[in-house]
Amino acid sequence: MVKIKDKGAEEKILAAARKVFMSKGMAGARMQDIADEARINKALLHYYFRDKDKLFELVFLGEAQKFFPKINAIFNSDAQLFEKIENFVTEYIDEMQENPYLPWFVMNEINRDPDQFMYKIWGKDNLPKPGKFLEQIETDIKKGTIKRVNPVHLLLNLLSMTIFPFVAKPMVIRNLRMNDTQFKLIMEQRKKEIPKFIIDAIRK
Amino acid sequence: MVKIKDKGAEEKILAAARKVFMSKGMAGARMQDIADEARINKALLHYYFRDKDKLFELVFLGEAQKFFPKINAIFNSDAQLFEKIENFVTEYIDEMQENPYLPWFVMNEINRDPDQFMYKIWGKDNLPKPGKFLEQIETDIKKGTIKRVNPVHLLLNLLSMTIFPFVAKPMVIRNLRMNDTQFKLIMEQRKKEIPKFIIDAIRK
DNA sequence: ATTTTTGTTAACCATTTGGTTAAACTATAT
DNA sequence: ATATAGTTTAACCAAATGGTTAACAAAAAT
Repeated sequence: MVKIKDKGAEEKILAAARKVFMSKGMAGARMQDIADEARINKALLHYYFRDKDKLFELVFLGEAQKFFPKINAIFNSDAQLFEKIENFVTEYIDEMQENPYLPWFVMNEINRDPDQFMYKIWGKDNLPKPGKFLEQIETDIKKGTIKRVNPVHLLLNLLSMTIFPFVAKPMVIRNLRMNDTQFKLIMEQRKKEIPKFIIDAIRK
Repeated sequence: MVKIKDKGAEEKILAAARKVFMSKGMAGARMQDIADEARINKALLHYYFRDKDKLFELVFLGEAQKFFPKINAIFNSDAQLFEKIENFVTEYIDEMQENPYLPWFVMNEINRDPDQFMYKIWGKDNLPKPGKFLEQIETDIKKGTIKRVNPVHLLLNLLSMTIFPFVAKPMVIRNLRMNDTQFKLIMEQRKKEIPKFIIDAIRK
């Protein structure tokens, strides 16, 4: 009988690790959990990935490094302010629908060791530069397109309204008596609701 | 020589536990860390609080149970919509300035075990009832005071803009190149900025 | 003053957990 | 067929960690 090598063990492990790390965090995740989830022996983890730290870093950076630059690109694009806001919200929510634990995961790790984290996510070249977006807001104020608002607060509001519901998902679902489908729907709506809300708030 | 019983050991332990749990989460916190922080022997932890779970629960529920009902009270008060929004933002930000790790802590634990958590925070009597606030929004829409907005999104926006910056504090500080004092100042400003932003967005 | 209760500690124990090893199995090249 | 390199596992190990114990000290009760 030919053994079905259903998927490279390496990939199976990475997928399992991703799942376990995401839902329990680095400290809470057990190597055995990951092995079980991947249905392989614990020793294989160490065969493919030297130790827990290495495995974690791989999973984590893999997730974050492919996502953050995308966001960065949007903020630094040449689009108009309103369009940029819409792009950000849409892109972010789409990504989160597929990877709903990422924001919590990021918050978790950023909290564990902020410096380490930031350094690893954004290599020197990929540092987040909110500067352009903030300046753009100021420019629009001068042009008279939008009200006099503090750019920092506007940015915080945008990020908050987009990201927070995912971070707080279990709480939101519970307190607003939703199920997963309804949550997904609500977030889908927010792609239009958030930009509308912001524009209503700042347009002259 | 009289030994200075500088503070009841019990309190010292609770304060230490609070600090350690808050910054490392339940899984990451070590009993020894807590003992060190409180400058007592590890065995004393077990003398006063049977085990880690009990200690954690006490700290955690202590923090959360005294805070959440306050928020609930605001949402269910008889104040006008705009005033209620302002009250919530102010109260929440004030509380967080003193206890900045609480929101992350709550998110963390809510994620670990949503059902258990929710059950413990809000005893049967203290369940959060967003209902009244949501109805109030609908009433105001009918009265014509505010635009037609989806009450759920409005509530989410309010919560997001208020809570998120604290959850993401390390990230915000880092990316906007702030220090703690500046962060505090920004949050102080938000007490007025958020209500203003919301009102601008929804007032007819 | 003496006994009892309460508070505190160092040393210890059991379990969990990350990590290793040596042997076995599989596939491929020779 | 046999050797070889890569893959997988069971069994094991050492360190970390939550928790216990027994002895001791301080305070309170008698």
